[in-house]
Amino acid sequence: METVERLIRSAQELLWERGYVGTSPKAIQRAARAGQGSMYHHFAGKAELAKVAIERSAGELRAAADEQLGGAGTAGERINGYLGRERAVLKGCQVGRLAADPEVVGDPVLRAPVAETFAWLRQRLAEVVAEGKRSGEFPESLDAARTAATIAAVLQGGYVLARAAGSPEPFELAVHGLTDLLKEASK
Amino acid sequence: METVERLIRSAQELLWERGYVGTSPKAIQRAARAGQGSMYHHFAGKAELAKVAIERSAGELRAAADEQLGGAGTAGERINGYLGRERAVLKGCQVGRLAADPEVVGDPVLRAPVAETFAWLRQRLAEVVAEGKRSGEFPESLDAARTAATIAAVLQGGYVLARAAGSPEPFELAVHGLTDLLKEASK
DNA sequence: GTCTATACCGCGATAGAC
DNA sequence: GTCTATCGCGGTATAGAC
Repeated sequence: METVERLIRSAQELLWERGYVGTSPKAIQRAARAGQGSMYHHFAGKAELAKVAIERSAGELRAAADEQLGGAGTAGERINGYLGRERAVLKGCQVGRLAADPEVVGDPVLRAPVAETFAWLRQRLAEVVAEGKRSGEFPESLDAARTAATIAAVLQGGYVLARAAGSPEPFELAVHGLTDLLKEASK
Repeated sequence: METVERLIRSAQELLWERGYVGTSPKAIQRAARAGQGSMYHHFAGKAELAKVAIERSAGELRAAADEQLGGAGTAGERINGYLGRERAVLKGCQVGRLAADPEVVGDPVLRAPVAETFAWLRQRLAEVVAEGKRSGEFPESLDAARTAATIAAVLQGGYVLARAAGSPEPFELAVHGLTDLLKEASK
């Protein structure tokens, strides 16, 4: 793999684990087995490399979500498939994690891909919920935008609870609690 | 206010904003208007001060939650009261934020108060849900532990979505989506 | 209790050789 | 493209005076 690629992937990994404030250029270089000069040749600095890495992670999240949400099955099945798909729960969400970082949230350039990712995800989920309403799976009384936000929040909050507990259990509980509620509301 | 107290409160504030990896002893001292030697006289180091500050924040979260959850009203009213109470949404949760920090999650001493806080909160919420089941407000089919985890996750995830968006809106949507689902499930 | 001095290391970047 | 040298600053303490 080329140096640039190794730098981006190492940055993604470190941003995921430690966030922007917790990740130093030196640590990225070490992980990528690249020298100081090499990194600064390809990128203007920490912020630019981080921007590219965040955009890459954002793209991965979208692709993964689309795989479940755009697949086959009824609206309910696709949402449950998305909720239930295999996840590295204790690592958390590689994009959501960045929302905790003051220097990401405080910098329009770094925050943009994070904001767009979740705006897209909520919109995508809302479409599926709306579809479920049209098909009669979900009751008319459910608001698509609200329900979509709730689904996204349960996942992001599930990660938080799991990392706090040091166990995936609260994540699983939260997701099952949501699927139960969706099922109950559809009766 | 005494120096020790100023140090603890400044540490709480900085941990909330920037997390453990993003907070330096020097920054705490500056915020507390305390000298270097003063801080190290009262605390063994950054980790010990952080521990005290985290425990303080954990206590505040519990007290605030108990105010709503232990108040008057039916189970549903108390849960809605807890969900709807005024929050500094864009600041996020002062305890949940720490679950993103690798050095908090990786250190048993620092993680303990975070883990205990959410274990307590989920338990407390589960009690209220169970009460609602007994009173007939909630259907027997709702699992108390799952529903409690879902409620806690919606709040924590709502903060994540709001900070990502730079707006409290997704938080409000997620919370309303949850109250809608709870209402729908109770029909 | 609080202050200043000192230490050593890593951060984030630039410069220039190869 | 990659390397090494260098820079100024801040992180996280410790030591000892007051």
